[in-house]
Amino acid sequence: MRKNQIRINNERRILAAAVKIFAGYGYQGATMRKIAEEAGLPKANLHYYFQTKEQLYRQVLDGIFKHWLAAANTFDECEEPVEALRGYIETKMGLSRKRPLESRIWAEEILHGAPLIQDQLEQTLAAWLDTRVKRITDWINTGTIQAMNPRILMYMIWAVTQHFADFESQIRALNQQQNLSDEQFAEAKKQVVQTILKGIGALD
Amino acid sequence: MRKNQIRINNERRILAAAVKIFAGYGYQGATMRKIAEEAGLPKANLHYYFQTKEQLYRQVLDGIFKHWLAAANTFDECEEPVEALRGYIETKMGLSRKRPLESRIWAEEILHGAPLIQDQLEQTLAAWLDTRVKRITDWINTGTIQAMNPRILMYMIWAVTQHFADFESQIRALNQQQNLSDEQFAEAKKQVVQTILKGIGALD
DNA sequence: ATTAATCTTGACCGTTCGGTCAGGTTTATT
DNA sequence: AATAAACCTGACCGAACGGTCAAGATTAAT
Repeated sequence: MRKNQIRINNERRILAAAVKIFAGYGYQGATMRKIAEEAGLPKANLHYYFQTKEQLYRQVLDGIFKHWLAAANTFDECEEPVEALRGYIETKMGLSRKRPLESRIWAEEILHGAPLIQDQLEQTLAAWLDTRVKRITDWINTGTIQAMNPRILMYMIWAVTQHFADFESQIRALNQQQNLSDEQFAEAKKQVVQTILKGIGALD
Repeated sequence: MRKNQIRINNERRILAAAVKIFAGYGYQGATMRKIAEEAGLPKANLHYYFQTKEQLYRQVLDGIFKHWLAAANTFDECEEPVEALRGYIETKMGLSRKRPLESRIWAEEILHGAPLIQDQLEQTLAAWLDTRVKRITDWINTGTIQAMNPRILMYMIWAVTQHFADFESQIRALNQQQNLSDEQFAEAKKQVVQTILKGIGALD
């Protein structure tokens, strides 16, 4: 089967390098030279596989969005609000721990007005959010959890979970110049889940 | 008295323009030409008042940090944990509403590893956080609020409040392409306060 | 073995970047 | 009124950027 193996390998290498460089320097700060160096390939070779810097960046964003949506489906696996929300928060915390670079690229794109992903936000993400809002609304209407604005709850969950990836360097500076250890991160995850679930009246 | 009035006026104009451009495009994406255009001055004039782009950017960051610390003192005005935390959260939410550009510049700097403000984070911010952590720890030890890690609580507060500035374009895309109205923002502020305070067992 | 398709790359190009500077203008001081 | 200090700015510079290209090397297909 191994057709186009060279192309597949090189595209993967370039995309991996691009994630590192875009996350570290931002879209404008990243240069094709740096990405090429990180990938261990000549710059002209990058342009053979990806015509422009913007196209390479778009593919990186697409990959992040797919990851994001796939992980987000944790939300639907449980009927119970407590377990659905707990699972979702823990999954998002896990993503921040394991793929912080992708979270930062996403954050930077949003920060600057989401010029390239506005359509995805308004279409795909808005639809995804709508169905989850409906589920939460059902829980509220059946008295399973207390009344609240479900959108604001989701914003809070995104904010807190992604903060541990996006603001990693600030947290490190406030933690004796050490990244959070596995134990510290596990404690953070637990406290985040506890605070949010208790905060919406789903615990105790 | 009005000595150096020209200098004072022009520096203010340039700094205001720089905040807009740095927030909209990031450090690398911002150009001295764009800032000059926004300020309505020739580019060479910017270099008369600020020798380099980096110096201009540093002054912008300094201003943001001072704002940030000044507002943060809300935390100390109340003895009671509920009112101290409520006041702090509401102040931070107000900052996100009134000065979202500054929040975004700060976020972008952290996102890329805080290359220019690492010292301030490790010195000033770390010290600020330490004293607040001690206050919270006292509340915990006297049984006023439940046991928790105070640092993680502060991270959560920062994450949620700043999210409404930093991810404004995402929230807008999920809100029928409209920025949050004053009523919606007030609702968000209320729910954020409620969720966090209840989440740490300080309410009900 | 030959041909076609794909891949590789050093050298190069036009553009834009941050920054400089000389010389003119305006404002403050005496 | 004269001098000094501060301010202003069009024109310019070297460096670095994204991107191109022609010519050669490698791999796949026949």
